Amino acid sequence: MGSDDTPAPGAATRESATRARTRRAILDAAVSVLTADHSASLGDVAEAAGVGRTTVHRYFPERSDLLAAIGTDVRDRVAAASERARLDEGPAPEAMERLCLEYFELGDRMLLLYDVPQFVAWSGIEEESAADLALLALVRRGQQDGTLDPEVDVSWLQDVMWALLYAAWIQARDQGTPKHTALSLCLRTLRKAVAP
Amino acid sequence: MGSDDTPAPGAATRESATRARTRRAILDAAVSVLTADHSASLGDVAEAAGVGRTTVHRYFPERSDLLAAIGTDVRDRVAAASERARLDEGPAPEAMERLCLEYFELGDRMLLLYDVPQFVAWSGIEEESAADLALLALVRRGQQDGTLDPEVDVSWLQDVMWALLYAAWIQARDQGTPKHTALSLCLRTLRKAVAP
DNA sequence: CCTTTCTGGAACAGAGATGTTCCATTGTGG
DNA sequence: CCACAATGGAACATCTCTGTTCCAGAAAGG
Repeated sequence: MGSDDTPAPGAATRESATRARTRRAILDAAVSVLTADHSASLGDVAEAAGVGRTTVHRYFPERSDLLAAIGTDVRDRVAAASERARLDEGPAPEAMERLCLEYFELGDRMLLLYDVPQFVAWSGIEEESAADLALLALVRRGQQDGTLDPEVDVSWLQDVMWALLYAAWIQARDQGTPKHTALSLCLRTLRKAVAP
Repeated sequence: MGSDDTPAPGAATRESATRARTRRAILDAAVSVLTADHSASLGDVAEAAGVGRTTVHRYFPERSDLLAAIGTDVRDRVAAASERARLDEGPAPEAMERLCLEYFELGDRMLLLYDVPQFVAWSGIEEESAADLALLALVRRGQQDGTLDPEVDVSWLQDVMWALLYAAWIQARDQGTPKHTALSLCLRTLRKAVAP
């Protein structure tokens, strides 16, 4: 590593395949380590990723850079999940279930984002993402056509969905419930909870 | 403070009124500070409690002692709340709502216990507390007399209750919803979610 | 095969938290 | 009022994490 780490100082340089792989390994390891302990050290992350602590610093100069990268990563995955769910198609409750299914796959990452507010702060995730807006529109649509409970606030319905997903993850993690079972419990309960 | 801090070395000595007050101030401050930032320093706790850092150390020699004390404190409050709810009286769904009402009052403390697993580990809270068992019995009773959904697992129903409480706290904290409103949303949703 | 890229380890300085000791001061209670 | 309990602050050693630099060796890639 004789000289310069950032090959093209000012431009958006494409990463080599090797670097991309290492980068992803660090990111994934960070998610799983930080999920277990929010204040884990960068040394722990490096060890879990199977790389040297120096290498972690090479990719993410400061701790906050790593956290921000995790935040951005999750943001992208959420956006992709939201699109795959095609929230504007079909009956609202079913669209909501499709969304749950997609979000459920994100697993650990969402838990992390939820209770470490710094990820959001560092990575420039704004209050209202496209995914949030799409869900908001979905709920409004469902309330208007009478398929969703019209008496509760939109943000509450949204919180309930997150809470039930959270419960399903916990159920799978702590009780050893198979993931598909936990998910189906989640969907069943959500269906009743959001019904008019 | 010339000499000895633990007046009677081996016995269960009753604390003086002064010490009891200081102890509680530190404990309460610790809860509110750690809620905001799980890795806050003991200096922060001391400042919030309005005492010197030395004093904190006098009451809780090591950091883990403080965390354990918080855990024990919450455990006691949960037990008291569970008893006040009189889970063995009246219809199961209403008993469950009484419990929610009691738990909701515990607020911050529960959130803390939920996502800082060390509290549980340090303070000797066992897996199955009396409160857990009482809730378990309540759910069984409700399922047998047909007032609670019999198709879902007991532990799931339990998780759902916690999840909705969590959602209500978040709603109050982040959305600025008045507490009583958040609670009534929580109860309304729970009622539908646990219905057969 | 040989050059460039990439990596791991060691060694270092600085910051912050922890836990300890000692002492002067305040206050509480008898 | 006076003895003793209780406190706050300063000073200290220690520890861990962080972020940095430098270099030798492994791995890619032409």
